[in-house]
Amino acid sequence: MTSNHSCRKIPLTFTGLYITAMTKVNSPRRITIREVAAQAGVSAQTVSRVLNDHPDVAEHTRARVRAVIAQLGYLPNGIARSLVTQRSRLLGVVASGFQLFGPAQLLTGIEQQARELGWSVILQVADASTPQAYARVLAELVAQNVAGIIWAYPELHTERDRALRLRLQAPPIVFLSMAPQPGAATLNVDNRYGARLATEHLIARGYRHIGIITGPLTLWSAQQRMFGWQDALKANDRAPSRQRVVEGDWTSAGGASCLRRLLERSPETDAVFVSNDQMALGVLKAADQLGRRVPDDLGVVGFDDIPEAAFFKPALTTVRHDLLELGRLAVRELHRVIQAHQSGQPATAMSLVLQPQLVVRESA
Amino acid sequence: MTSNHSCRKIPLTFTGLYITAMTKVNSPRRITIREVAAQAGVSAQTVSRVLNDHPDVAEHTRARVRAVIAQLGYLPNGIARSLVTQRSRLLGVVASGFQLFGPAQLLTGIEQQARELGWSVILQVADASTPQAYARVLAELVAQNVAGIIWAYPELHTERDRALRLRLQAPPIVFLSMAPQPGAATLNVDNRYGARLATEHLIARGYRHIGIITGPLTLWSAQQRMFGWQDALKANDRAPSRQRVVEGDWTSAGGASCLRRLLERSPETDAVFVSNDQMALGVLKAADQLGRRVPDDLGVVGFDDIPEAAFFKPALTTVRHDLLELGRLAVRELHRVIQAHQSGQPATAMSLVLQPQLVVRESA
DNA sequence: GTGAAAGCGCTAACAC
DNA sequence: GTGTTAGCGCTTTCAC
Repeated sequence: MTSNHSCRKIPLTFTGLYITAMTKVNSPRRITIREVAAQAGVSAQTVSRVLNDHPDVAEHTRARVRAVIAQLGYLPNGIARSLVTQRSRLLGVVASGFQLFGPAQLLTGIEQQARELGWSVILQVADASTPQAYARVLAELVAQNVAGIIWAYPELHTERDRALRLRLQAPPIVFLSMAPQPGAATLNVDNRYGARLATEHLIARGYRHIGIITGPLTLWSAQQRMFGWQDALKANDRAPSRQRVVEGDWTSAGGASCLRRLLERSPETDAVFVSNDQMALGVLKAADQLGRRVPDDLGVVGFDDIPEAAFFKPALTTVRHDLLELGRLAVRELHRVIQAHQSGQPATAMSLVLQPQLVVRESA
Repeated sequence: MTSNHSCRKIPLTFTGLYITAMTKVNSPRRITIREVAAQAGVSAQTVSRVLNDHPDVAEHTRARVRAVIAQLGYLPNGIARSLVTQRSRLLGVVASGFQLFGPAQLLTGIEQQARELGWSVILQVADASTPQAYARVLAELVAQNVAGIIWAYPELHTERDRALRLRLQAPPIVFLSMAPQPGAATLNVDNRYGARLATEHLIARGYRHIGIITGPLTLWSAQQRMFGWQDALKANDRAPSRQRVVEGDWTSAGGASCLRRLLERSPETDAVFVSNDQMALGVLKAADQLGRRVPDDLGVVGFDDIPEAAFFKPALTTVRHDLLELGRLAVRELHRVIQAHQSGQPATAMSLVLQPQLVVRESA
């Protein structure tokens, strides 16, 4: 409450719902399987059998137990279960945040598929500021007995690799948006190919001097998009000039200032591949302010195809990739490995690359 | 793998990191406190004392145990701990998703503050499609022994209230973006006031016929914003006309089509309060296509102040609220209640309302 | 200061 | 079909 916001605080009276809950947490502790058993006149084991849908229970016993469970509002204690069975329905997800479009899409896909498989998601946001961050995150998830981990933290970082190599006691891991490593399951969008698509579109439209605004180059995906831009230029006998590479930060503000820098450095630039749509919005704005008309004076292609891209002025030509599906695939892949695991079978780690596609609108 | 995406699958060989992990999960199971104890030549109890920083351990014993822990890479089993202590460092969060700006901000704030307090977040996305959804979500969190719950699902729904009233065995709950209820801790942005601010700005700028594009009116926050629009009109002796209310869906596409509908129904409309910035982008686009210049022919004010709003054309006048801070406050409030609880003290449920502010740019 | 015993809530293995 | 016993990994209690 030390914030500098103006706010009203409303202390409430000591009765009502909330307080009710508070009282109930402490005193009438959670109902256990034994209480259900006693009430139903059977052993705890029989209740357990009903809970787990074992066949060896007489129908009328099962019915009686179910009735008591409903009546008492009994909820099985998941962590006791997990402790004894040595397995869990918990999926650990490591991310860098979810304010940007990409991570939010991934997380949404992951959560959806997890829910459909009956899993819960435990979220860890790593801040790569300290070297131990990765190890800490991993330890946290292992402590919670997660059945598997989805590593959706796209930063290049040797410390991370060391931490992951140390995963002595860690469950299966699937990596998202990271450089494929031999033996590790990594799922990706083909960023390089997508960027190439975008750049080749600019070339085909007749633009001569094509620059790039990249994402933070500590990110593998941002690097790949830069390589795709280079690929396209080289394949068309143009030298990718270091002068026309500007590193952005994924934000619109960054995009705007990057365009200004790019045009200062290299005024003859007549097109730019912008590594995400948010920055592209800033580019459109800055171009407008500089008196450069898009697409006539400046061609712009983005990356992501966020839902807003079609509503930019002019509507943004961009690269669409299905990160929602990628997240879902990651969970299914992890599920497969965990299943195989539990039944003692060998599982082959699968890597997979989703192909993006160009969406042509008005900005190039 | 049943998707309709073109993709390459790369089956990998049976060696390397990933497979390494797979082997290690099964055979050399997690190291336990007893193994540490044996290795250090002490009892499990002493190791436990070291783990929990109890004072009653000789310094050299402590050092030896610590060494063994580090050497073996021992990680305490959080769920065994949680089972015996009857408490946990797990925070349950119920949300409707995080693809929109608001929810993403909230979740980010929640996660940050939770991390700073040493908690982990377990995420539940409720789909309100089935009536039992709320109860299921709650049961899931209770099963995982969460220490508290943040309910950030803003939909009005009697079923939810019933489920929550039933929270017999549920831990303390803090509600976000919901109608305050007596006795329940609810934290909110003052949506109504913010909408009033926006609308009064339009009035002050001399616009005569002010419409509104609302969010989905099943959401309390969307309703409040509509009431704020009404408040402002009434306070200035204008009758809020039902004709000038169009219900949107938070998306740019929705915003664009809502503006068209609004202008068809009520062509003299010369300004519109749009209940979020994403829809406002669609409104700007549609206005452009209809030949209405903003702000001259049509005043537009949004809500949220997303980072992109300043880069719209024209730059969007909008209402800023600090949802990140709201999320953080919610966690701190929950923490306070849980703490009080555990020390057996009574805690007063606190409700709190954060005031938004107007950000004037070019669109009105 | 340290250890032994008991048990958190549940299920696996075996008896009957 | 059902109950009994043991124990998952840890902490709490109470000896010494």
